[in-house]
Amino acid sequence: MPTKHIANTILNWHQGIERSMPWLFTDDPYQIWISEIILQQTQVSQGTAYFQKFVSLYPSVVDLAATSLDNLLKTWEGLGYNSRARNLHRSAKIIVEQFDGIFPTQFEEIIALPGIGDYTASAISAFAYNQPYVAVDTNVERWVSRYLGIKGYKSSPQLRKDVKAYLLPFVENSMSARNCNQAFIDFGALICKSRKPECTVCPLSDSCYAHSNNQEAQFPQSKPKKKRRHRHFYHYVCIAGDKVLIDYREAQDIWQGMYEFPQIESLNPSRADEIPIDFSGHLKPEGLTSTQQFSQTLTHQIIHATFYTYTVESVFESSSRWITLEELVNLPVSGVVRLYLAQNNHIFKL
DNA sequence: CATACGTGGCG
DNA sequence: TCGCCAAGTAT
Repeated sequence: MPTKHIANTILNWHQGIERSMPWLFTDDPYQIWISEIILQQTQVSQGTAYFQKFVSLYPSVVDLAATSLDNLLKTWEGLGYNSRARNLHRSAKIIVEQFDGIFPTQFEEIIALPGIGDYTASAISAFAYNQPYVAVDTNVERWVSRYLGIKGYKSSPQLRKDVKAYLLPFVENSMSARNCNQAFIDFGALICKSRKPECTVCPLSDSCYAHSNNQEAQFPQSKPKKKRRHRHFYHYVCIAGDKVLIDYREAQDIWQGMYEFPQIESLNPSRADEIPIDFSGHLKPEGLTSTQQFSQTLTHQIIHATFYTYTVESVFESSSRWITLEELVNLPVSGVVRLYLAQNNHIFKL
């Protein structure tokens, strides 16, 4: 079946669809941008509240550029992949400095911004400016690969390229690139779903390769899975009155830009009765008030975090920083640290 | 091109 | 429970 007919069938189906996500009701490239970054590898149900919070706290790119990275990451906290937030901040500053605070309108300028790749640049170009680009996300990739039976690994550059090439002529000749792209994405999200595709109500099922061969689950191909590695973090929570010792994560590693209690990492679980770091004798066994463990499974690793909570007489000299408990509550922290804080809210009074 | 990067939800 | 998945990008 020609692409034109397939696309028209989807557009026709889309006319009877109602969606209420807040970013669908704006042409503001800034808001479109924020929504697309938030939605990268993130479900609509998880990202919506963050979008509301972002446009409320930072109504314009100028506001975003003016806030501190700490504040931005705190707003981002709980979403994950926070290089997205760091790149959002970098891009906002670039737009203010190089584009006079006006969001760029050309695809080449947009994709040059940090954190924006082919999908996001295409989405902004189509949704905000109605320019003829195809935004191939996981939804679009899925239904096209199933319909045509295209081989290729999920999310691979090659498959995304093939899907884009297939749909581009139609978008270029269509009345509304904006509407086309929204229909293509919604079709994948609502009909050609990942787990339980709605083939019984799909207007294209008769000519779908995957459905005809009962191979809906085979497209797109998934890569062989790798094992997650285990990491053991031992945190030392040193509390002196209303002060606590804190470190900043700046290494090229997980949770870059977030704060944590001083820690050492071990490849293997170590014993809880040791004090591997004692801050030159300032930590004494009798000062240990609790030992708690939390785990968090990430995409490529499993974090086992142990927290030793110590009470000390007074602050001491350290390469780490003493801050008040109130200040701590305003700093971005990882999921495991957030678990620890929530579990000890009698101390940290969140 | 393969791999790393968070978190929450579903089956 | 646990693996897979979610409006991807940088390296």
